[in-house]
Amino acid sequence: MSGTIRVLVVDDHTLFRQGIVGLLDSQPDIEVVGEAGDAQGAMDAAVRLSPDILLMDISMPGVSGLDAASEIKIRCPGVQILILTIHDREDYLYKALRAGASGYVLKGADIHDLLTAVRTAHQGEVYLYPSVARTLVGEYLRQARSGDDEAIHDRLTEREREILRFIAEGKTTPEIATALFLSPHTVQSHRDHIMAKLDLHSKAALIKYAIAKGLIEL
Amino acid sequence: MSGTIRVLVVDDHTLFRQGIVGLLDSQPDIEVVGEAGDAQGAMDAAVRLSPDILLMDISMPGVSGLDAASEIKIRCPGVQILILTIHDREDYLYKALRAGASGYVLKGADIHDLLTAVRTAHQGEVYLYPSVARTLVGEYLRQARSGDDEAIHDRLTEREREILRFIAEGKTTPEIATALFLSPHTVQSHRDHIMAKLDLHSKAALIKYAIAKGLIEL
DNA sequence: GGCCGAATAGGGTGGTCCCCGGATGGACCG
DNA sequence: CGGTCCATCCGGGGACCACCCTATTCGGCC
Repeated sequence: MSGTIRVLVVDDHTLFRQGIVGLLDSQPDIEVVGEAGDAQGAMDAAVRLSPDILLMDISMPGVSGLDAASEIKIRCPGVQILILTIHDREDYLYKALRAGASGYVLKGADIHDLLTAVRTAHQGEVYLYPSVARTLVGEYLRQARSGDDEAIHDRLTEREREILRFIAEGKTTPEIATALFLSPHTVQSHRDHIMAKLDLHSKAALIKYAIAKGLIEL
Repeated sequence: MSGTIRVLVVDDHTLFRQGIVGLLDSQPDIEVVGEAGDAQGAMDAAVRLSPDILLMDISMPGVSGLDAASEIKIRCPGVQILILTIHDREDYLYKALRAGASGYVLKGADIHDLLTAVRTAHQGEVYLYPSVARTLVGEYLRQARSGDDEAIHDRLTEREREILRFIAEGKTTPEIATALFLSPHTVQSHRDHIMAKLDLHSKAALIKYAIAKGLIEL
C-alpha cells in the first residue's frame, strides 16, 4: 500500500535544501515532489501538492515556520510534518509538538536519521531525535503532575514573563512601572520572584536567559 | 593542467555535510577526497590529504573553525580555504579573511554559487558572496584611511573589549577589578569609555552588543 | 471554610550603576 | 618637543539594583 513517500522540502537555506533534496531523491522509496524557501511558499505547495511528508526548517524569514506548520496541519491534516532544524531550543520543540509535528530532527543527525524520521512519520508514528527525546522526558519529569495544561514554557507566570521581557530590553524598573501602569514596587516584586524562581542573581543573567529562551531578539 | 579539483569538506552538521558532498561529487571536475566533523579532524585531514580546496564551516564545537583555518593555512599554504557558513557576522568574515580564506559563502547561496566559489578559489582567486562583498566594501568605506592595520573589530581598545566581556558575563565592577588586579575606579572608567564609544547607555545594551558581536556565548 | 498562589503595593538597607569631574604616566608620532 | 591616545587611578552624587520584610485582594482547589 505504501508507494513512494512524497516529500515537500521547505528551507530558506537554498544550499542546504538542495543537498537534502538530492539525498532524499536518491532513495528508491522517496520522491521529493516540491520545494519551498519560505513559509508562504510552504503553505501554497502543501495545499497544491498534498505531500505525505512536509520536511521543514522552522527558522525562516518572515512568518515563523512553526506558525506555518500549525496552519498547514489545520488545512491539510493528512500531511505529516517533520521539523528539521539546527535549533535545539526547548520552546521551539514544544511549539512544534503542539502544532502537531510528527518528528523533530536536530543538527547532529545524519542522513540515516533523516530517512528513519521520514519513514517513521510516513507510518503515522513520531520520530524524535535522541537528544530531543531526552529533553522532552526531562521536561515531562519536571512538570510531572503540575497542571500540565499550558505552563509548558517555564514556571514563570505570564505577568512575570512580560516583566522579564522589559528588563531584558534594558528598561529600568520605573520605566516598566509607568509603561504597565504599575507601582515600581510591584515591578520590583515581580523581578524578585523571577530571580528567585530562575535562581538568577543579576540583570546580566536575566538578559542572557531571556535571549536564550527567545523572549527577546538581539 | 587542472584535473579534478580535490575538495575536503568540514562541517559538524553531518546531514548538511553529506548533502554538500553529494552535490559536489556529482560534478565531473570535482572530487571530494575527505570529510571531517570537527576542527582537529580538519587539520589532520588537511595535512594528510593536501586537498586543493578546504570547504569548511566556522562554527564548530571545541576549537573554532577560524582558528583551525589559520593553522591549516600556515601548515599547508597550498590549500585554498573556502568558508561556508550561515553566520553573516562581520567579525567572522574579517577573521576569515585575515586567516587567508579564499572565499566566504553565506546561507543564501545555492549550489551554483558554491560551485563558482570552489572553482574560483581553485584558480587562486577569491570568491565573495554578494552580500559579503557589500559588507566588506561598507567596512572599507567606514575605515577609509584610519590606520587600517588592525582596529577592524571596533574602535574599542583591547583592554576595553576585555572589560566588556566581563561586564557581559554578569560580573560586577568590583569583581572585575579584583579579577584583573585593578582599582574599581579603573574598571569604571573603562566602562564609561565603552559606553561613550558605542553610544550605549545601559548594562542591558552592553550585554546585547557583546552577544551580537560574539564576544560572549549564551 | 481554609489553604495557596498570583498580582498588587509598600518599606528599608547596602551595594552597584551611570555620569560627571580631574589626574598621572607611558607610548607613539610628526 | 608637543600632541594625542591609552591605561591607570580618584571622588562624588543621584538613580537604580538586589535582597529582605509585610500586606491586601482575588481566584482556584480540597
